[in-house]
Amino acid sequence: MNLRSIEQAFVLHFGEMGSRWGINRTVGQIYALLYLSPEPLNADDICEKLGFSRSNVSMGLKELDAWELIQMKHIPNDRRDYYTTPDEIWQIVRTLIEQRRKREIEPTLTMLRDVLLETPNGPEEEYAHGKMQEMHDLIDMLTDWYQDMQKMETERLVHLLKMGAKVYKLYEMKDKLSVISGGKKA
Amino acid sequence: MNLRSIEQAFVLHFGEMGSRWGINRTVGQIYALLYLSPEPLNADDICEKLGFSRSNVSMGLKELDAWELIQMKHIPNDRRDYYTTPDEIWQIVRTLIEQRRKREIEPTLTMLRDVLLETPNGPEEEYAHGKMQEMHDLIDMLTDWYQDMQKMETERLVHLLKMGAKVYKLYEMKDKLSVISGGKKA
DNA sequence: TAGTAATTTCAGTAATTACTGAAACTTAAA
DNA sequence: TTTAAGTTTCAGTAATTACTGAAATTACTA
Repeated sequence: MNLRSIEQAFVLHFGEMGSRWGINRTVGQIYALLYLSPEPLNADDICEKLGFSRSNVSMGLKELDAWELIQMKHIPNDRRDYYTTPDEIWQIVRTLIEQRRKREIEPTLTMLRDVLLETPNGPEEEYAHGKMQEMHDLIDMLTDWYQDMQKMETERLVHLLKMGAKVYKLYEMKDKLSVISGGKKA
Repeated sequence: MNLRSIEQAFVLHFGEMGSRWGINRTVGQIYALLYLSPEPLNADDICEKLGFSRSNVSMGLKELDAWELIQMKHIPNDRRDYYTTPDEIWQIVRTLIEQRRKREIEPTLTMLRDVLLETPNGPEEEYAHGKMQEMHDLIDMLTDWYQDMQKMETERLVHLLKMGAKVYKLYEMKDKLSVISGGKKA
């Protein structure tokens, strides 16, 4: 591995954490390398720096592309594909959460909808039905909330995040404000 | 597998999704089975219903225990250990998020802190240093926000979630309210 | 504290996933 | 077209992870 020590620690960590994050070592390391690289890298650069085979890097880039975590770039008079990570870090966070929602949550929501519709619901199945409905409704609510947040522009989102629990104070002020301004109560 | 069809679909789905969620098939199915069971089950019940070996079930229960996703119960005049999932579904969500934070995010935050402190920061390393600092600060902020939310009682949390992006409207009202009531501006 | 029911550990095996190198395919310039 | 650089696919192999059954350990009962 042909890297400065500061990069090496980061790249190796991403390789090791890969299995916990649902990606493999190659994919983790490639992502880390691209994240730290000031300019786009091509597949051969990556092979050389990380010591993986060309085909392994190709597969890794394909998977990162499926996750929408990298962007392909082209350099004039160079046929090779170059890759970078999006430079806006919030874009990365949004993509990551959206992809995990799609892969880890959406299939379960679909399964729950299907099972709740299609299976019998006699007294035998009542308990299971109730528990599945409860899980469905919870996921549905969290998904709705998430999608609402995802629509919000980053600056506002950061504002809210920085407020943390204090946002609830505002909620409590709402009724008072309604009284003062004559608006509807919640 | 010795289950009603409504349970079977759910249990098999949790087994299949396991790999995406960072657990194996056995663990996923055991969890699903316990979630749907109106009364606590012992290890032999689980073996029989899912068709896994006794030792596999033992390992699976151990892992679910490490995740704090199950509770051990005892039944009078029965030496065997019985297991359930927590009955409050929000407890499950809180545990799940907390465990993933600990396993998937905390180690990276620690690594970033260490690398930023310990590695040289000359002009050569400037770019990498900056990118790592950016990642560190983002994760730190999200973690702070999450911990603030985690402290909030469930009823309030649900309130905020149901408001979704509308909570930002309150934020915009804040200044107006301050003017009316003579409070400080943000 | 001996006997036994219940549970866990562990070594070996099965199954899955990751990785490589060679061959096939794609694309663009000559 | 032909040629060649660049990329992907794929079959075989390596490495990792999951699972089993037997043996060891634990913990309760008498």
